[in-house]
Amino acid sequence: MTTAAPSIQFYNSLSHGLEPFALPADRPVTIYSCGPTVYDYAHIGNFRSFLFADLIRRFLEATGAEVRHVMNITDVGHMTEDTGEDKMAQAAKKLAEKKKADKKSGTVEEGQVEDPSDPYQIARFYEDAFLQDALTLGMRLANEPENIPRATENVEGMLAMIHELLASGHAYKSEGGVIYYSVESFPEYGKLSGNTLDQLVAGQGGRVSEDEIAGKRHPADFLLWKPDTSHIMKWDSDLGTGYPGWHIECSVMARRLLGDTIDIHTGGEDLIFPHHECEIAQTRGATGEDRFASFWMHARFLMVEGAKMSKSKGNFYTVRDVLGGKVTGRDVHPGVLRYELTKSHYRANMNFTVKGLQDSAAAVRKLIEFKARLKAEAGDATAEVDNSHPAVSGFLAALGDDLNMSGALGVLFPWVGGSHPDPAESLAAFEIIDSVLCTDPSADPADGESTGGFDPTALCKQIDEARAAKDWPAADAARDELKAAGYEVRNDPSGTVAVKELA
RNA sequence: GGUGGUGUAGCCAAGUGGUCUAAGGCAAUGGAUUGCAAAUCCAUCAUUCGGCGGUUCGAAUCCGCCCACCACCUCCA
Repeated sequence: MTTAAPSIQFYNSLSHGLEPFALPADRPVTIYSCGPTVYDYAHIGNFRSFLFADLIRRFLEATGAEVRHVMNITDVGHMTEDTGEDKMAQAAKKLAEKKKADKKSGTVEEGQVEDPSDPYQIARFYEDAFLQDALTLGMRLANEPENIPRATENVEGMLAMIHELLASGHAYKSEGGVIYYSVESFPEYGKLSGNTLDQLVAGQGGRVSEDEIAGKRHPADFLLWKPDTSHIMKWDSDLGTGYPGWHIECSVMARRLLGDTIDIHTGGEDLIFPHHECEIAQTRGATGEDRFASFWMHARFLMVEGAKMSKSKGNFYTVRDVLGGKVTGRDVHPGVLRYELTKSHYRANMNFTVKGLQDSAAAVRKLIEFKARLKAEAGDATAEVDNSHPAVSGFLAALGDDLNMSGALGVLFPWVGGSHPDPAESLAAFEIIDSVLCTDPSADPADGESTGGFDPTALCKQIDEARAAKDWPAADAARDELKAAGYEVRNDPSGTVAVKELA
């Protein structure tokens, strides 16, 4: 399938440098991505990180590799800091209030939670919402439920691993039966984050309470199991009825579905410490292997209009917000949001702006129309193209250099703008490139956009008639109406055509 | 205080010792086209790479210092 696999190198957070990535010869590439917590809708920052993982996968698949990609759903509610209230419990309260309000106004939403006091229903509600968003934005994983494990369905496995860690001396039982991982039992603790144990002195960040370190042998020791019957989600076990620590789920699910060692582990930069540091300690403590993931890859955070995204600043956007026009004032094509979130380098902070979104819309439209044009010109002709095609090999070679998307787009656009004497061949080449970019994730040949009673073709006809009669004011009025509704008005040789703006 | 990362035109950004008086995209400007626009096509658009020193025949690229921004050290993609 591939004749010219590009050489690949990725930045490895573990070694703090670029390293060559070799495709395994006789098995799929294994990727584990830390997935969403499901007590709220996922926001665009979450999706920058998830789409970054999807990009790695699509790129590797374009080079001919087979990929097994797993992403967990964290449906266990963890404690919030101040109130000690569980996040799932908070979500329950919120949904209950919303339900009450909706009932009052009679606007009961579809797919709503029947019993907001049931944490499992809440988790499933937001999980479904997440998967819908993931599907809309073209995440390949979204179609593979077998690769999307839930934490709550893996508690048995967590208990099993905790027992392994207790047996091997990496874990110990403290006051009240609380099980901690002993970081001092794992000499390489701190290698990923650069935080060595003596630097992690208690309270260095001023944010760890005295209570929290009581009962620990070392302040950096972390929770594996807590017997606690007051928690909203709890499980019976020989370690006492309670709940697991939040790091253990990923160690267990990655091992169960991908094996003792994996090729790539991804997540947001905030997960480097402590989450991934702890995952390494747990997994290696249990497996005895010399590594957990060969490559650790982390996406930098997204900013919105130059500021950290936060609800209080009013610049906090979910995927639904953006696609529904909360940012731009009109519907945004999913390919545009995907492009915007993946066009800049994953290892640099990206600044999400209205202007950036509009730029992306122009770029995406250019690519979608390019494809449509080639399709029309090629007609029934088809061509076989492999990765040695100059545009494809240039594009993939750039991505092979630590996912250099800007470099890849720097290859793509001049080629798109050039001449295409063999449209069938160019189309085949573009389809390979677009299998990575995914400019039209929800490509629907039916093109069934709802126009909400608005009829663009009728207005186009009006324009044509007015122009034929040289009634310029009437033509301009119809054109203005189309533009106000979010359409771009073009003069095609065959007549006036209205094209919906993508953002 | 500790740790990790980033700083190139109006915006997004490639480039890690000479081919860089620095790719590509968007925006902008001029022209062709148009009833006027839009779309399209052509052209223009950083002697300069956060600042200051240093190494070198030669630096955006290497070294030192400084400045700014982001993240983590609590849950967070």
